Parts: sequence; structure tokens; C-alpha cells
Amino acid sequence: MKQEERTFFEFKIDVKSALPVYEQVKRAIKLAILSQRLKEGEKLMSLRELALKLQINPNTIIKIYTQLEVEGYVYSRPGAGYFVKVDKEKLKKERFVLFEKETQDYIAKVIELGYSFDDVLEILKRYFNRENDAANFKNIEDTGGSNA
Amino acid sequence: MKQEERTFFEFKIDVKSALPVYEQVKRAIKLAILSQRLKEGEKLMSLRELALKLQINPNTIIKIYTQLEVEGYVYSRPGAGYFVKVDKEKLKKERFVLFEKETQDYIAKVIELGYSFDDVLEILKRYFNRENDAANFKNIEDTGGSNA
DNA sequence: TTAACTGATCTACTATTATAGTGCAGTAAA
DNA sequence: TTTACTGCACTATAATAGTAGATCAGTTAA
Repeated sequence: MKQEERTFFEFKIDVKSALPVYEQVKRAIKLAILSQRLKEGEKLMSLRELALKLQINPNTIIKIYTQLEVEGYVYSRPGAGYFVKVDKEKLKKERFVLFEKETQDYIAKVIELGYSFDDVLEILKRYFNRENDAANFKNIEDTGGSNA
Repeated sequence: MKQEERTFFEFKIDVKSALPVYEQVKRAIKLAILSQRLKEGEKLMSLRELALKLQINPNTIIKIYTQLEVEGYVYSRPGAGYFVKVDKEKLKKERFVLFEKETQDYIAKVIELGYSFDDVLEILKRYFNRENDAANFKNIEDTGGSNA
């Protein structure tokens, strides 16, 4: 039986973003691992396949995978592919750390804009359901933002 | 009487961030204008002064100010300085647009991480007060993130 | 007027980001 | 074994981001 557990990443890339492409993709994969959408041992797309799919250069993918390997999220089996590697403990911890970080960033910006806790509560109520219904994961990009 | 309404930007820059320095600074200033912490007609720091303070090159500041000018947030009086320019209508609108955008980004990430509305509510309650007490504006950086 | 500031313009240089292409060795399945 | 895939290691090129430093003209306040 063929090894058909190739993982598809459904994300958009914003080439106009101030955030480099490789960083957008890297975050997307990391997020997928932390959320356990990508599971232990699961095979990532091959360098060439992902490069083709995302319309970016294979070298860029190598860079991403290599960095993720250094950070301990994946490992490589030369000739076979890249595979997800997760330490349950680390995962749990990292997941919460990221949650805290994103929350802090969000609150800082929102306060700077002059919105209150109640304002935030209201908009969250509205958006949360909407996003949750569209169960598919959303775009990770445009933490950057076009310069146009 | 000397024109002493120089505006100080109290932000940190993360040179290791994936987000370019000029983009971090630009966002910080834009946010300050949208929040009306920087008011109509107020003088920005001079190119050299801000460059010195942030420990970055004056050319980078010129780039930032020029872009903000194109986007209609400031205007320049050669020899005198850069000044805040805000259209009340535009400001109000932009402020809310940014609020929505930040909220959507935040929710998307949080859902991907597998946290629920209740989780978000809880952490927001905790952090919101803490941040609000430290009334001074927070760091804008590390939307990027070190590659170390 | 003078002195010290201001924005504006310019050139030269470096590092990062990303593309493009070649080739080689290991792996998996027919 | 053969074929087609895989990671991996190169080199070369280009655009962007950022540093460094000089010069010039307009503005402001003494």
C-alpha cells in the first residue's frame, strides 16, 4: 500500500505582505502542528510538491523545513521525506505560550486604538461564531500587510 | 517661545523580528495617530532625532515618513518638520477597520490553536485589566518573531 | 544676519529574501 | 533492477531592506 498520508496545507500567501513568504508558510505549518491538525509521524508534502502548490521556489521550502527541524517540529528522512515530530509536553506548553502571546498583542493594539473591554467582548461574540462555523482554518498571513 | 511639542514615541523595536524595522515603526506611528494620541498639527520628531533615538538610519525614517505622507497621515514642511494630518471622518473609519482586522486575525489564530470562546473570554478578562492599568502604550513589535 | 536646526537628495555598500537551475545519493514501489 | 520519487548541496542572479555618509536648501529663533 502506498504511503498516501500527504498533508495538504490550505493557506493563502500574501506576497505583498511585509512578512516574508517563508515566514508566513513557516508559521502556518507550526500552527498546524501545535493545533494537532498535523499529527505525530505524519508526512509533510515533499519540497517540490509544496513549492509547486504554493508557487514558490523549492529552495524557500527547504529553508522552512530546515528551520522547523532545528526548532524540533519535524525531522527528515533523506530520500523519504519530512515528518511531523511532536513532544506532547512541549506541544502543550508551546500552544499556550502562543495563545498568551497572541492575546497580549491583540489587547495592546486594541487598547491603543481606544477600544474598551466591552467593545472587544461585543465584536468577539459576533465574529467568533461566524469563524467557528466556517470550520476550516483561516489565513495566517497579513500579520504583515501590503505597502500599497 | 520655543516649539516644544515634539512627540515622543515610546516603542521597542525588535531587530530580530521577521517584520522589517521600518514596518514596525510605521505601524506604531499610524496606530498613535489613529488612536489620537498624536493630534492634528502636532509635530513629529525630526528625522535625525527619531533615527538617533531608535538607533536606526535616518534614511529609514525618511522612508517611513514619506510612506505615511502618501497614505495621508502626515505632511511635511521642508525645513520645519513633519506634522500630523488627520481627516476626522477618515480617522474614525480607519480606526474601526483596523479594529475589525486585528480581531479577525486574532480569532483565526486562536481557533486554529483549538481554544474556545470561553478560553478567550477568560484570558481576556485577566490580561485586559493588567494592560489597562499600565496605561502607557505597549510594544507593537514582535508581530514578527525571532528566527533564533 | 547668524547659527542651528529642518527636510531632501544622492551615492555606495551589505545582508536578507527569493528565484532559477544543476546534479547527486537515498528511498520506495513496481 | 528499474523508475520515480525524495532530501540535499551547490552556484548564480535579482530585488528589497537597511546602513553609512555627504551635500544642499528652507526654516526658525536668537
